[in-house]
Amino acid sequence: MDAETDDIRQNKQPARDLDPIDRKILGVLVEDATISYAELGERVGLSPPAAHERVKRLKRSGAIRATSAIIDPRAVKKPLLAFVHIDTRGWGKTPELMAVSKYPEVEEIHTVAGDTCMLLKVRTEDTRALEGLLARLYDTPGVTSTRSYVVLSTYLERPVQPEITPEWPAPKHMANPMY
Amino acid sequence: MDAETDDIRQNKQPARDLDPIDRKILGVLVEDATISYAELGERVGLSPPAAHERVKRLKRSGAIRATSAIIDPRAVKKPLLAFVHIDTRGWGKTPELMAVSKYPEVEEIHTVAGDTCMLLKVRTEDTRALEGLLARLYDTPGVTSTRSYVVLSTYLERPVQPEITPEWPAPKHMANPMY
DNA sequence: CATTGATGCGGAATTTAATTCGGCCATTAT
DNA sequence: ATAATGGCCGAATTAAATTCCGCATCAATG
Repeated sequence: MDAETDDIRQNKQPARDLDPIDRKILGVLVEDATISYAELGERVGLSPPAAHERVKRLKRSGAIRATSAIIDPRAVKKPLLAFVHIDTRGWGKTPELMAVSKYPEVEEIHTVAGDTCMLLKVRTEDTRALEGLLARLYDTPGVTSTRSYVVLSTYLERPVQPEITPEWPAPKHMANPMY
Repeated sequence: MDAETDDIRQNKQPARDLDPIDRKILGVLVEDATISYAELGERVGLSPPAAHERVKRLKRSGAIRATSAIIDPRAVKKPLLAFVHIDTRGWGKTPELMAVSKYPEVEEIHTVAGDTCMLLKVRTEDTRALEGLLARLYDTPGVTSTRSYVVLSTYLERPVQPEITPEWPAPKHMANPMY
């Protein structure tokens, strides 16, 4: 786990295309990444070492960005989900973005293609905390307005889903600002 | 992994509160769930078996809902992210909802509190695929309109984030409709 | 105030899985 | 035709998960 980890960090992408077995593997691991290579192999029709080899390749290529525990927001007292639309005219690239990404309430940050706004997915303990967050966002340099936000009740949810292959702007995985 | 798995499936929640060490554990596992209990223990100040015991409890209580591989949408050729707002007047509860959840493009389904609409987070290969999805959504029984949608470029993203404890409607984890 | 019971911890032992290794095909390039 | 490559398997090795057990702490109880 040395050269291998380095490869992953450097996001080396041999740009190899995914075959049907790779897809199956991704589907299985999105569901449950705790299974053994023996079981994974059985499900996709490979021996344990072969399955291991595949997964290693998928991680190295960046197809599998991380393996993460999915937390129940209720368990951590953050049941209130909201989407916040902020106007970002005069936005200075990464510095401010990093500031926003450090807010523990912010789960996702999306830039809108061809527009000067961003959409944030946030989760707070209650409405009071949400208001506090909005205030902080408004005070963030580069944010000219926090135009609208909708409070939602999560009904169904699942992790990111796979299906096929790549050509697009590089995504940066970020440090967990939580701890 | 028998009685234990059963417990998790049944979502048994001893409703125990999370202490600071639990939070640390969640934070570490959201970042990287592949580390050994030895390393996890070291990071949070516990022995490997103690760390293991904690994680087992967190899974049993439902705080950790799953351990999942995070997939790069580009690798599976689904780089186009969109949020779709659908009007759901005359919606008949679960059946139709399950239909929507079976669309592989749909990553998340959110019901808006106190409103008759839902917000979907979807990901497709290109605009053509997105249009096809919208057409299918419109034809879904219970959907009276697909009012608006915004196409976004994902800039930063991270898994669900933890912080503290529970009291809310039960969330159902769903089958992966991908395979 | 002592006793009992329950809970969580650490260290050692055991079981299980991850990982490595070598050899075998099949496909592709020379 | 032949060499080289890539991906697979089975066996062997290493590392981690899991179990076991005794100890300490804290809380409820007599």
